[in-house]
This record gives sequence, C-alpha cells and structure tokens, in this order.
Amino acid sequence: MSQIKKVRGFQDIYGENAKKYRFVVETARRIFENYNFNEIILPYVEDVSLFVRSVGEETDIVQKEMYVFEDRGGRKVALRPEGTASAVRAYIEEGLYAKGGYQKLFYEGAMFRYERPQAGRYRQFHQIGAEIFGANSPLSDAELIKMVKDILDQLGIQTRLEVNTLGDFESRKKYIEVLRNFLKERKDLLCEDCKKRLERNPLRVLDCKVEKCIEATKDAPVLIDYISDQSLQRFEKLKEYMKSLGISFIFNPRLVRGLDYYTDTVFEFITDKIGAQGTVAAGGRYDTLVKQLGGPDTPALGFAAGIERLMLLVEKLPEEKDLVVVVPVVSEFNIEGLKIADRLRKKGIKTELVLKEGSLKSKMKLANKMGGRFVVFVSENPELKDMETGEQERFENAEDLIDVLTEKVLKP
RNA sequence: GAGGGUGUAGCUCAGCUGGCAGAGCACAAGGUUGUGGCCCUUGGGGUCGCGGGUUCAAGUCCCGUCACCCUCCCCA
Repeated sequence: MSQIKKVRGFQDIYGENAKKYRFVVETARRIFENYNFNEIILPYVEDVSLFVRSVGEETDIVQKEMYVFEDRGGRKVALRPEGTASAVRAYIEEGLYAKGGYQKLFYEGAMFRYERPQAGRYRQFHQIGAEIFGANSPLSDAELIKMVKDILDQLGIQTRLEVNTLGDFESRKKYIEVLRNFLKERKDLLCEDCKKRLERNPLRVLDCKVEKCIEATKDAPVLIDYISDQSLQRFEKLKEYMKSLGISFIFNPRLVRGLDYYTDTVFEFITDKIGAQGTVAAGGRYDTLVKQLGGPDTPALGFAAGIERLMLLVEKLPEEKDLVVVVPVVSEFNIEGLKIADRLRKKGIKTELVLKEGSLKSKMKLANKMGGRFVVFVSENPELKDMETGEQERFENAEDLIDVLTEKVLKP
C-alpha cells in the first residue's frame, strides 16, 4: 500500500507553527476589533465570474492560477483566490450599503491559487484582510494603513512601507496609452516578459527587475504627472496624515499591483528577510469595483496580509501559561488524580493528567518532556513539586495543595 | 510556464570509482523495587521517493516519474 501524501502546495500546520498561526490571527483580530471592524465569514467557493469581473480577466490569477471546477449542478465555480471580491459581492448581495454610514469588515481564512510552491507561497494559503465600504475621505486610507502597521508592530515584524497613487480610473487609462506608446518605441530594449506585458499590462513593465528594462524605462512618463488634481490632493492629504501618525513610508511611483481593481492609493508592506516573496501585506483603494459588480457607486478600500509570510517573520511568541502535571504515584490513586485534575482545570489552570500507567520514573520523564512547571504527586499525602527549583512540599490534603498551587500559577 | 538543487531510520545527514544499509539526535527499557533533566548500558525501527533499464551484483550508473527547496514569472 503506497503512502498517501499531502497534495502539492498544501501543508499541515502543527506544533510551533500552529501556535504562530494563532498568534498572528488573534493579534490581528484584537486590532480589528480595536478599530471597530466587524467580522464577515465568507464562502470558500464562488461563481467563477465574480473573480473574472473583479480581479480582472487578463490577470495571472484568473488566467492560470484559479482552482475552477463544475459542481454537481453544473455551476462553474472557483475556490476563492483572494478575499476582496467576495466581500464586495456580500456587501452588495446582503444589502449592507442600506445600513447607512460606512461598513468596516474583516475576514480570515484560506485562499487558493494554483502556483508553483516556493518559500512563503503555497497553493492553499491563508490571509487576514479588511475592507472599508462607503468611506471616501483620505482619513480612511490613513486609518487602514495605520491599522496594518499596528498589526505588524504587535507581531514584532519590521517592514518598509511603500505607497503610490494610481489615480482615478479615467486618468489611469489615459496614462496607460501614453506609456504604451513610449514603450513601443523602445520595445527592442525590453526583456521578453516585458514585451508581452506591453500589451497586457504596461504598468507592470515599470515594476520589472531586469537591468535593461530598468535602464530602458528610466525616462518613462510618470503616472503621477497624468493623474487628476483630485487624486493628487487625496494623495497629499494621505501623506500628511501618515506623517502626523509617525508612519514612515517610501513613495514608490512605480508601485503597481497585480489586481485590476485598484484605483488611487496602493500600498505594500515589504520585507527582505524571507526571500523573494517579500510582500507581507498589501492593499489599496478600489472606488469603482462595487459599482462594476452591480452595486451602488461606493468608494472602498482594503488590504490583505499573508499569514504564512507573517509567520516566517514572527520570532517571539507570547509566553504560555504554566503547565501543571498531575501524577498518580501508583494506580490506586488514579481516581483521586482524575478529581484533582478536574478541580485544577475548573480554576483555569492548564493541567495534564498523565495518561499512561507505568513506573513513577516514566511518568516523571513525561512530565518533564511536556514542559510541566509543577508536578502534583497524588498519594495519601499529596505533594507539590516545582520542576525548576526541584523543591517539593507535602500537604495534609488536596484542598491545601490546590490553594497553594493556584496562588503560584495564577499570580498576575 | 522556464531554470537550478535535493530525496537513505521519526529528525539532521554520511555512504569514495557498483560488493551484506550506517551515525548523531529522538524513541523505549534498565542502571534508582514512589521522583524528571546529566551520564552509562541495552533495544526497536529503513520496500534507500516511486517505476523501469544496465549488471553476477544497484542506495551508488542510465531513463522516466513524483515530491520538496531555491530562482524567474506572479502574488499575500
């Protein structure tokens, strides 16, 4: 019988990694709630056309990375490759726009993209993300960025922040034409990939890392010269707000994102500590998407962060509660052991009752291996041992021992 | 989709030009008949990723295939 293995690009997250995963998610949740965001739990499967229409027909995600299949009812569906499209769909479908004011939503969970696995990149990966619908002031851009920064800070992760503005939809279209014409004249100087990008997505050429492309585009027209005054003003305000919050950032006029729906503000939090997949969190504004998907004209913005990439950067996990190991000295005391463990757990103490029979020595080895801070020996006169100091104290009865132990473990 | 590297014990790896599958760590038992960590002794574990070929003989050579790692592309 051949061993069944996990499918390429999928992973088991366990042990230390599972702790990191939880640390990342719980930290983010705490901050989302601080900013008064509400959770939305979105489906993992959506109609294919949702992603075609939002992420963009010509994008790599849609062209070659989506898990697409027909369900038993003949519906063409996809495992979601990202979260924003679903959030927008729900915003429209559930009528959240009718609640008035603006909506602030966050989500967490798996995304699926059929890509070649690599460091910090999997076919099933996990994101946390948040979206703001109906807020159009640059205040919202600033708050969103600040919130992402708060999360990264709380996780102890150092990054650099790059920001750019793509302008509104119209001025961007105008610029793309100008840029395409510029690039066509220099087509021969570009790398093979960029020759293809020229037609599909000329903005990406500016993002190319190949030396000769950087050289060839040195004097390329700059997007910011083509965008509307309104967009420029928004960007100036945003920069001002970020400065007042003490957020340091780099203006990168060539920053482009791979999803079609972005307008105006885009940003990326980047690290160079984890190899090529350095973008750890990214997002931006998408003022036309809600309308484009059939909803009311609604300004919106959001971000997503890759949990696995954040995990690679998490160095220190928060301290865990002390573990108490309950050891019946001989099996005659098993029942007493069950009771004591029960009472400790009711007090909120992390307790392990040794689940193996055998010599006391083997049970102690287990207690040590599990990282027990205290051991309770269950016998006529229960004893409490501090595994760090080796000190051991004997008690008349279990009550007294539990009182003393509670004092030691639950001290603030 | 393109390029490079690696698959041998649970883990990290050694195994020269083909000649009986190894080490360290981990695990289990014992040295202490009711007390962990250190030390010592003993022990259990492997279709050498999978399939085919060459050969008297393949972990080792050849072909294919799968997976993982890294880079490009793209993205979180």
